[in-house]
Amino acid sequence: MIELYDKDKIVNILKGYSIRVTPNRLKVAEIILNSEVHPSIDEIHTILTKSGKNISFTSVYNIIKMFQSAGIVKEIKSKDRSRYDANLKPHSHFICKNCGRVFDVDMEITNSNFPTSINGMSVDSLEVTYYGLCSECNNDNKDN
Amino acid sequence: MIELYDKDKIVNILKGYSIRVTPNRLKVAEIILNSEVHPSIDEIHTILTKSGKNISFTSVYNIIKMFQSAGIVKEIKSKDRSRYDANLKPHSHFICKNCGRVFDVDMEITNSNFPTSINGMSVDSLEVTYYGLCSECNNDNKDN
DNA sequence: GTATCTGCAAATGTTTTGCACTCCA
DNA sequence: TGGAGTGCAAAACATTTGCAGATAC
Repeated sequence: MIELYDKDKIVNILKGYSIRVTPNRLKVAEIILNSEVHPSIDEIHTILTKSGKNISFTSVYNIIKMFQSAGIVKEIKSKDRSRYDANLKPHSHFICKNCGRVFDVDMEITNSNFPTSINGMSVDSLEVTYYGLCSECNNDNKDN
Repeated sequence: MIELYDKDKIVNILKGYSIRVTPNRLKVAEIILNSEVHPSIDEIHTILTKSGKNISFTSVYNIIKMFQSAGIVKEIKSKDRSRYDANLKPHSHFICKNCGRVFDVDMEITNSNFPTSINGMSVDSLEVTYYGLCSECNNDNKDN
């Protein structure tokens, strides 16, 4: 994992969203901002717990939902559970049908010129999602 | 609701997928094939129950999952639950952030020229989803 | 001190499974 | 009579909430 955001940057990001900085929020922000495979709430909790950082599932939940409201992260509905994506530059997603992990894909369809209204429905965002097997699950398949 | 598929057509569709025709399967297929707002399993069950057609939730579940395996319907992960779309011509979806209902949108991005491989991941489908408020929820908002 | 933050434990709601019963070839 | 179809009741999960105690400003 490439550490794109260090503690100082994360503190500034949270402050930029008027979110008070707490140790728990830093922990969660660090994971979500630096993760390539957008983790679920459960996975964030597991990652932190395994690395000795104590936090409850509920707190991860509260923090992620707060980040979501603030606009720091976006919810991605994957195979079985929601995953969360730090929402910085426009991009698409690849969802693995087997493991459910979500990978970023460079945006190929411009996000700027989608219709703002379709049949009386007001459109505020557009998502492009690719589905298939990730490289890891592809290899697992070959082994069988 | 425009009745696009009558019983005979549905029987043929099921047979085309080598699915044995039973009264329950006909009921579910009729709903899912002729629905504009792609219903959830629960909604299909409710629609049938309210119209006096007896079927259990489990059977709707079994049938939808069988249709999904066969390729008749596709799962759409909406707001809180999965919805199911009879998968006939390529199109996009509009998901209402408020009520979670899913509406069809004429495909604007061609489904044919997406990459078959991205960074070792094999791509087999592409979905374009618009998010916003449907016309009904738009109106509800105005009333407040 | 008081509002915020945290987290246990329980509730909720959807999805899934186990198993027994029914039905028809 | 046996395999497929059905459905009740319960399990399995992810998600969400209530509430009480801890923390920080």
